[in-house]
Amino acid sequence: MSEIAVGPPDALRSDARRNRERLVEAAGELLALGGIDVSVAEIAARAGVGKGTVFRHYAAKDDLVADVVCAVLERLLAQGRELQMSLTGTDALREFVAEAIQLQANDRAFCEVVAGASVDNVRVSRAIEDFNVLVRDLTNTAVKAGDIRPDVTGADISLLISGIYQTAAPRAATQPELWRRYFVLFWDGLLPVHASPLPVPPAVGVDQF
Amino acid sequence: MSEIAVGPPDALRSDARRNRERLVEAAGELLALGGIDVSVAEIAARAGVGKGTVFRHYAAKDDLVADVVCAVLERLLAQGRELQMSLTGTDALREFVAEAIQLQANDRAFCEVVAGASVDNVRVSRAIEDFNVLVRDLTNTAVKAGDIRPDVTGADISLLISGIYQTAAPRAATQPELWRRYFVLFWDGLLPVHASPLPVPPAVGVDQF
DNA sequence: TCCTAACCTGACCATTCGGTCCGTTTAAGG
DNA sequence: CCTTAAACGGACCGAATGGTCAGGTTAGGA
Repeated sequence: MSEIAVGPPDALRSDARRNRERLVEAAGELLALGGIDVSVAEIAARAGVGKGTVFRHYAAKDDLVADVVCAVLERLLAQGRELQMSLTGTDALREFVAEAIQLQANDRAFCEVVAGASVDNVRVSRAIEDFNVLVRDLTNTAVKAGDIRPDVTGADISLLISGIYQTAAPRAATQPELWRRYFVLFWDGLLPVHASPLPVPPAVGVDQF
Repeated sequence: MSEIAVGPPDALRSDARRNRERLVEAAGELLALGGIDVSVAEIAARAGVGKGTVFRHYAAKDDLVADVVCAVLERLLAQGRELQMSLTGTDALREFVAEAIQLQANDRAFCEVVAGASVDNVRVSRAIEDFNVLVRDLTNTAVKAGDIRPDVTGADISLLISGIYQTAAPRAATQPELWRRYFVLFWDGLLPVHASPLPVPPAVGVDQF
C-alpha cells in the first residue's frame, strides 16, 4: 500500500528536534538548580530559543516541567527495581531511600514535586503512583523479613523520603550531606528493637507523596 | 517642665489604633490559613481597610508578617520556658518539640518561617535565634540527664522540629494529626539504646532554623 | 464650632509571569 | 532553485502583586 495519510506521529523538522533537545536540557539544568519557579523566559534564553518556541513544543509550562521531572523519576524507578533484584530484606529499601533522598539534594524541582508541589500533568501523577507502589513493595518485603517494625507502611516511607530531606534542606547550601545524619537518626527509630506503639493510623492516599 | 517636643512615640489616633488592631487580627487569621503568600489586598479587605492603610502602618508587607509571626513565636517561647521550669530531663524537650510541631499544624505562615522561608525582618531573625537558644538549652539538659543520645545537638533538634512536620504536611488536610506518628518514630531513634554512629557533623549556623 | 495634622482610600504604577499571535525565517521535497 | 508548510521569535496581552500618592475624611485639641 502507498503511505496512508495518518503518517508518522513524530516527524519533527530537524531544527525543531534540535531546539526541543536544547530546551529539555536547559530546563533540566535550571529546574534542578532553581526549582519549579524558574521562568519560562529564563529557560528559553538558556536554550538559545524564543519564548514562543517553548509553547510550540509544550502546551503549558507544567508540561515541560513534567517532561523533565518524569525523566528523573523514571531513572530513579529503574535504579529502584534493580536494587529490588540485587539486594535482600531491608537492604534494598534502605539503599533506595538513600538514592531518592540524594536525588532531592541534587535536583530542586524533583525535590519540590516529591514534597507535594502541584504539577498539573497526568504523567507526573502516574510516575508518582509508580514510585509509591515500588516503595510499598520494598517496604512490605523488609517488614516480612522482620528487618523493619511491622507498624510502618509504604505510605509512611514515601512521606519520610521527602521529610528526611526537608529536615536537612535549610542547611543544604552549606552542608549538602547533612541529610545522611537524619537518615540514620530516623532509621534507628525503625528498628524493631524498641518499637513504641505508633499513634495515629498510617498515612493514606497515593495522589501525591 | 513643660512637655518637650520629643513627645510620646506611640501616640496613635484612635481610629489608627483600631485599624492597626484589626489589621493584625485579620493578618493573623489569613496568614495562619493561607501562609506567607496571602496578598496584602486580601488582608486589607478582611480587616475592612484600604490597601494604603496597610502601608501606613507597615513599611513593607514583611513587616506586617513579622509582627504576626513574632507574636506567635514569642508565645511559643514563653510556653517553652515554663516547660523548662516545670519538667525534668527529656520531658521538657519532648513536650516543647510537640508544642512547636502542633503550632506548625495550626499556622501555615509560622510553619513556612520555621521551614526557612525568608522574611526580610530583623525581629524575626532575632526571635528565631531565641528559639534556637531555648532548644539548645533543653537539648543539653536532656543529654546531660542521659535521656538522649549524646551525639545529637540543639541544632539537630531545631531542624527536626520543622522536618517532622514537613514529613506529614502533604497529608495535613486529611490527616492533621499524622505528625504525631512521625514524632514517635523519630523519637525512638533518639534513644541511647542503639545509637548507630551518626555520619556528618551536626548542623551548624543559627541564621535560620 | 473650627482648624489642622493625622489618617484613610482606592486608583494608579512598575514588575513579573504564563501564554498568544502574527510576521518572518527556514528545512527539505520536487 | 522554488515552493510551502513547518517552525521560529519576540512584541504583546491579561492577571496578579507589592508598593505609591493625591485628594478626601476625621479625630480631637483649642
